[in-house]
Amino acid sequence: MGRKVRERMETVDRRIRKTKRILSEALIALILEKGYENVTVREILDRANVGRSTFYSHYESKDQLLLAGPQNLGVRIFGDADPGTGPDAKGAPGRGEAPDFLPLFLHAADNLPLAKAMLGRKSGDVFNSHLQSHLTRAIRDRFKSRFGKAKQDKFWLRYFSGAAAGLVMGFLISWLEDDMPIPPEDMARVCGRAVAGLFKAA
Amino acid sequence: MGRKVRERMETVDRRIRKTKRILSEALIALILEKGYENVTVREILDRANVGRSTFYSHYESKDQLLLAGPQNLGVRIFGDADPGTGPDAKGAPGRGEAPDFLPLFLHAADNLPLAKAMLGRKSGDVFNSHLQSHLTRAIRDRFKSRFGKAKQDKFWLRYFSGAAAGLVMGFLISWLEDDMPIPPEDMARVCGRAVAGLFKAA
DNA sequence: GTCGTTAATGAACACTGTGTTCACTTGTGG
DNA sequence: CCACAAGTGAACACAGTGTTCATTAACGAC
Repeated sequence: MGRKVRERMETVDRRIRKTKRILSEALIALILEKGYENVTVREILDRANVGRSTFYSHYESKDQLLLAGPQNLGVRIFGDADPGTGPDAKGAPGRGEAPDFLPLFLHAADNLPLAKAMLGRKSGDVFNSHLQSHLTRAIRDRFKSRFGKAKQDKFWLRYFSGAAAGLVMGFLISWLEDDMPIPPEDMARVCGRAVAGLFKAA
Repeated sequence: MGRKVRERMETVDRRIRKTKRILSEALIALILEKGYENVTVREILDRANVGRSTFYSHYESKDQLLLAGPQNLGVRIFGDADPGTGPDAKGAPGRGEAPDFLPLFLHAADNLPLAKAMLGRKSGDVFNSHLQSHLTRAIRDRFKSRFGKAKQDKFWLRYFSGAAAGLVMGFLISWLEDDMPIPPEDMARVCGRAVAGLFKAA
């Protein structure tokens, strides 16, 4: 039972890390060139100079490569840029207030090509829907204390959360597509105020 | 030049109308069953009992069938349910105000299965992006008189329009997915106020 | 450095879906 | 009634997917 668990959390074979990195880079580049839907596995392999069987030994599909990239893709935006995942527990900070969107916009700003590949007009809707439902959940948790328990209240809470998430996505995506001419701080502030205003009107 | 243009707007071969109608119905049913992305042309043909060559003599692809259905699909929501397509011309009614979203919600309510197939979680993003950019344009035209001509102003106008469109989509889709427990009139009113409030805070 | 292990290679394969063609049959409108 | 337009279904070429396997190369532990 006291067996060595091999603290190999970081000691992954160099070859694997290299392969995964190259595959991610190839995918990002190809998405920006021709749009996610039009990118084939074949093209990724050619661009990355990686064998077909190698690809399938690491990922099950194109979607997985996009979503499960070790640090390159989804994780960076989902990870610490996560706006208020915590539930609206009693006394939790920020309860009933809009989440802080600054980490999200900062992360996007730090990874423009990546962010555009995942969220922009050339991207597929794979990551889009992930982020959207993630935002919806986060926002709903923040504001649920403002709504009652009647059926109607539950509906409205859900609709306002969905609308707020769509609002944030709209801000984020159009800003990305313009290559971020406005500082992320301004975007986050405006975005937070807009969400707060939306719920105030509820 | 004064040639007869054959007022055959309605006199289309019965066979054609029947074929197109059956194909649309089959597609809608299949989308609701297994999601747009997972529906193949083959399945549509089997369900509709239509020959492969017949399909391709009418449509170029699955997407076209979804978007260009004569009256069955896109047109119904894009047509008269169109919220304020008109530009924000001087003196035009509704200038600087939020569009009236009632027709949109009413149309959706009148065609729940269709609307869910085109916009719901099972739908692809084909029609979604169409509607989103359509809404963005319509809203931008309504509010552009409130913004100045500096570069910054143009950016903000675009971002707020994108955010407002996302907001409307969020309301609409979550309401659709709940099978519309709230009357469309209420949704439209709340939606309009939310958009107006968003731009007021700008 | 040696050596057992692990990853990468690339070609072959079966499979599914797409879009086209064509000779043929059936339904329609005039 | 009949000329013509529409539908049929099978065959085809093609492109993409995901798997398998024998072979080669790189790794890292000692």
